[in-house]
Amino acid sequence: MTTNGGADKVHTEAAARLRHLDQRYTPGRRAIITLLVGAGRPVSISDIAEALPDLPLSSAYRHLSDLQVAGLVRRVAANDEFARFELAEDLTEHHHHLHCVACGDVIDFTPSAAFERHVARSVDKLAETEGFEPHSHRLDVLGLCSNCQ
Amino acid sequence: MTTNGGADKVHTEAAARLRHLDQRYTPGRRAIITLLVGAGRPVSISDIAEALPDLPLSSAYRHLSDLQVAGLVRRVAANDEFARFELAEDLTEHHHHLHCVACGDVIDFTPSAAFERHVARSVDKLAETEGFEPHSHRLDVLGLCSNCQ
DNA sequence: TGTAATATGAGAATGAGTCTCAATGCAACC
DNA sequence: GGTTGCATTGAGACTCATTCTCATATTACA
Repeated sequence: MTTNGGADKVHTEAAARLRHLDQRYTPGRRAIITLLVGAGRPVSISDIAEALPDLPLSSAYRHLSDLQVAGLVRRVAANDEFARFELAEDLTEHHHHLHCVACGDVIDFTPSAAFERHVARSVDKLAETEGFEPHSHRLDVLGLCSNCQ
Repeated sequence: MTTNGGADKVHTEAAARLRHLDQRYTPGRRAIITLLVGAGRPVSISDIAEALPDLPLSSAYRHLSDLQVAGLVRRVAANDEFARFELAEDLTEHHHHLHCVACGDVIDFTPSAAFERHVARSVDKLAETEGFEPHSHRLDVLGLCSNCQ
């Protein structure tokens, strides 16, 4: 029974994708994946440092880079200067981000299927008129989170 | 007669907004605004350095910061590590960005009014269910530009 | 257990971006 | 046209998130 919201499947997938690159799913890498699964929002390096104080920064950066190469993690560009990271979209559900312009926090939100269909159709049409080959899209909403209002 | 695509109006507005902050519309600042008006896409610092080789980097950064404070320029977060800058949206038309995942270039595109209305309405609704107060939104399409396909 | 590979930690190095400060430019007023 | 008070500028030092290096540790597997 899945009592952990699908985390087992993510770990299995992580191990498989790393193995495919002759890499190992080590405790440090697992700790980061576990953190990302539990966060439900993009996490910054300082979030990671706080949650995993025994993980050296150089290791955290390297793990994130390795996990990104393996297609497990995605780098999220926020409006502040700090990189944030989340699980790759094929390990979660399609979602977008609310960015608080005051505190910099990033919150996930999942739009309705109808809305997504509409957006996807429009994106395809628009991009093609520009000679652009769209792979994916992201919608960021900027504003104030409930804490900062 | 406007033979320069509204650049005069932008310069007038720039001078006015800076004067409002007791600042001057100096040649260095004007050169950056002129570049942004002509680019039609977000420009990086290296774009600026290349186009304005006599402008010191420290001045370019300071000008961009000042122009941002004056509400004339907006910082654009791309997927690479480099900041890019474009004219504030009230000096241009509402638009979104195509990001080439191969070369990193960012291209402006303007969606249809109907599409924008739909997006704006959905964003308001979605954000409110999260207790989030939306101010603006941005839609980025990731893929391959015509050069990189 | 030996061996060859990958993984890790600590700290040095890198580099985009910011800050400092002395010198310069500009505008208004005498 | 001199002077006074600001804003502006350039050069380089500085910061700090991120990357790199390298010596050591761990793992997989014969």
